[in-house]
Amino acid sequence: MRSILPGEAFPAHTPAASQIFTTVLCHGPLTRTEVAKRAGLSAAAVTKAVRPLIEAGYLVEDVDEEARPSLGRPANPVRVDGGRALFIGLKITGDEIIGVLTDLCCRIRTSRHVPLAAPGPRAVLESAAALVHELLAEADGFGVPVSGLGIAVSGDVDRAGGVVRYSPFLDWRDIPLAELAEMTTGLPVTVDNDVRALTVAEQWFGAGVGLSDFAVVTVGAGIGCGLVVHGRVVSGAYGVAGEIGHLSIDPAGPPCHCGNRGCVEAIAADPAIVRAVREATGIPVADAAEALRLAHGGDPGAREVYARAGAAIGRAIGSVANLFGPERVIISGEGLVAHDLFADQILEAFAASAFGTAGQCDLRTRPLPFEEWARGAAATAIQSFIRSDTY
Amino acid sequence: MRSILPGEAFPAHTPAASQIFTTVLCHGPLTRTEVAKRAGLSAAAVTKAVRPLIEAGYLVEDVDEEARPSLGRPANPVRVDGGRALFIGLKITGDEIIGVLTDLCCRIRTSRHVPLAAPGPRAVLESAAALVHELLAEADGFGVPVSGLGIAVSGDVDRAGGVVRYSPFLDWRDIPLAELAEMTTGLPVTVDNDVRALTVAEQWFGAGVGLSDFAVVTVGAGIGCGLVVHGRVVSGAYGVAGEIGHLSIDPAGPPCHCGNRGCVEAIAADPAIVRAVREATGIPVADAAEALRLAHGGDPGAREVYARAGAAIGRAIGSVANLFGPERVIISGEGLVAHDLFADQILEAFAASAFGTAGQCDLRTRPLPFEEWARGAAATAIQSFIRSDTY
DNA sequence: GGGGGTTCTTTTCTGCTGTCAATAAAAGAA
DNA sequence: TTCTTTTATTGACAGCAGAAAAGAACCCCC
Repeated sequence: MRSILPGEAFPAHTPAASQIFTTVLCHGPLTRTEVAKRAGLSAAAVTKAVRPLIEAGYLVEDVDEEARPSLGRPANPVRVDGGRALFIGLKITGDEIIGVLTDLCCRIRTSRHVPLAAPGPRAVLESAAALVHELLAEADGFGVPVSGLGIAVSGDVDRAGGVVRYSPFLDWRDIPLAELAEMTTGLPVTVDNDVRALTVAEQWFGAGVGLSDFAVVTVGAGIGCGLVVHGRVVSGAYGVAGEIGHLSIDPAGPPCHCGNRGCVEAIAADPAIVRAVREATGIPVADAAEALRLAHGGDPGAREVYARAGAAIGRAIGSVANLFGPERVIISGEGLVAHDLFADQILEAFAASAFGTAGQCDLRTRPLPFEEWARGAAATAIQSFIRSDTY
Repeated sequence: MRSILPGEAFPAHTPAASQIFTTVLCHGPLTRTEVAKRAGLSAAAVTKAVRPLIEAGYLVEDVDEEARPSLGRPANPVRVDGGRALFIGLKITGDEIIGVLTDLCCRIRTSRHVPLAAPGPRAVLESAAALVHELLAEADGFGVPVSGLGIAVSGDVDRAGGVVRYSPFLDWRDIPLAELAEMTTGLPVTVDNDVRALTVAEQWFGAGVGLSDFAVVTVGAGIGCGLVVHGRVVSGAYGVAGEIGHLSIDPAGPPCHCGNRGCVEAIAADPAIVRAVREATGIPVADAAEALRLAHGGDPGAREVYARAGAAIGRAIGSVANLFGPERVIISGEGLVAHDLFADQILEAFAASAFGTAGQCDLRTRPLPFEEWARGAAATAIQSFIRSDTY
């Protein structure tokens, strides 16, 4: 663990208080009794934990005149005051940095992105710092301090240590990113893997709210997966987890850059689709957008490629469901622009490969905009802020 | 949750006390200071929690004259007195019931099995009751009461409710097995899925001790898998989890009884191997043992079948490693009698399909005897006994 | 308009758990 | 014998959460 920069401390000094705040944060306005029930505590405990949070302005009482039952003392629900604190989330890709300014409820207030010339840590850090300063300037307008910075990077990231152990896209190894970013920005920094960050955002603010077991599958330039088991994001003993893209589902499939054959990523990721469309149609399509246009234009070869991709994704999700039986799988990523071309195949292949009741798993597509990844990074910063490491 | 039969209560009335006992149980004799360190508590807390456990006879002080450091007050390690309590574990298969009598440390004291004529719940319950009574008679010889009965059944089992929701092998649906068995035996009963029970045994007493993320893969009549993530056994939102046997790894593979193609179970389970050996050699082998003899005799066709099975298992384990990043995978099951015929292929296929650091996962084969499954059932009973549901 | 009923919230008190810091215990070393 | 070193125990203490009861705010009905 790294030492934490001072900043303003969050007034939740016990696990119970953190849990209560999180409950309110995720489940909107709740009466104290309702919070107590959900958190498994007594109403008295909630009252006591809520008071300092209201005094500090993180929670507010939210009297809803309309939806009030006619009987008994009117409920006095509390909700999180999103405007009480701001956070910045950055998603670093191979060629740009996407940044968002969010409030405490992780609603995006502003979003920006800058292209990235060189992938070296020094250049990236400079661009990131510039982007952060722009967003900090925006934040000034709200008159509220920025309480944390989250950075999402693909690859093997040690969140507790704030170190990027290995990122293939950026070609980074053992970069103490959190420390470096704290030096240049002066903010408390949380670094995490990008898919895991997105999963955190879904768990707290998206389609994973209230679920203890679910998966997020991202489709696009790569195929990724974040897992939540027993209510916690899975990180893997060696830093690798959720590598659904390298599930090998066909020994006769196309070769993958990982050295294996028939990986999902070698069938359904954007580069694989572009290559397959070229082969199928003979048209030298340049990128995923062009391949998509071709398929949307009705080209049967291109459409077949997307259908195969959908089947591969569906089978991969089936594997995930068979192994850990999630309650829901959230399918997202920029690749969903081709949603209409492979959604049916995903469902079909999933239904075929899911075993027994694993097939009851709820498949849900969520066309998340690209800032969503940066929002995930902000969500990790919010997490770190709420459970300050005093316990 | 079901109500619990009275019996003798275990004197650990707080989660911390349970945790302390479990630490001692799994990690052999430990000094109080060592326990405190491992459990993340103060030494004082350990002293206080240990006393009633010693008074009740579950823990004993274990002075080891030899391995004592020359300096300072001699340590006074405590260990679990295995002989303080006995447990019975039953594993119900399609054609027999295997029963073991174990002590509190889950060491097998006696083991028995009875054939099963009919798979109906009534007949099974009768045979099980007879077996339990035999084992109870054995237990009388030790002068210690039997404190719990664990029953392991394949299929979809709701442990908390004590209900077998669906077991394909036995063709059971919604059988309140725990309640029924409690009525006929008078013991507190814990019912769980068989692979999960085996996983519990490994987690507490086997190769999974001290690991928070590992998997158990069983090879034999079927291919199963138990997962431990974040230190807890994964059960799946809909009761299905660890269905590694129905990972589909080859769309051109042989058809599986689940309706899919190329499932691991359709390639590497005993029936699949027998069928494949028949096809490859033209020899009408009757069962797995005969197929194995043929392969051990050097028949190239049969050997090739085992090699393919090993590759399928290895790839499946690779999928598990890519998704969860376990620290270790324990390979077990009766199918390991063919260990020499496919161990290399398992390792090879695993190494090829594991992505990045997931390949660092420690693959370990453990040729567990068939009573091991029943021992797993006993382990679940021990679990239930230790954390009596008073909190 | 005053009581009774209902539901949510707060207060006070109490029990309990685990930590802290000091102390006792059991050796070998000087 | 006295000191040092390490382990175990004790008793005081703080803090958290639960129970129970009171309070608060509303409705409805007589």
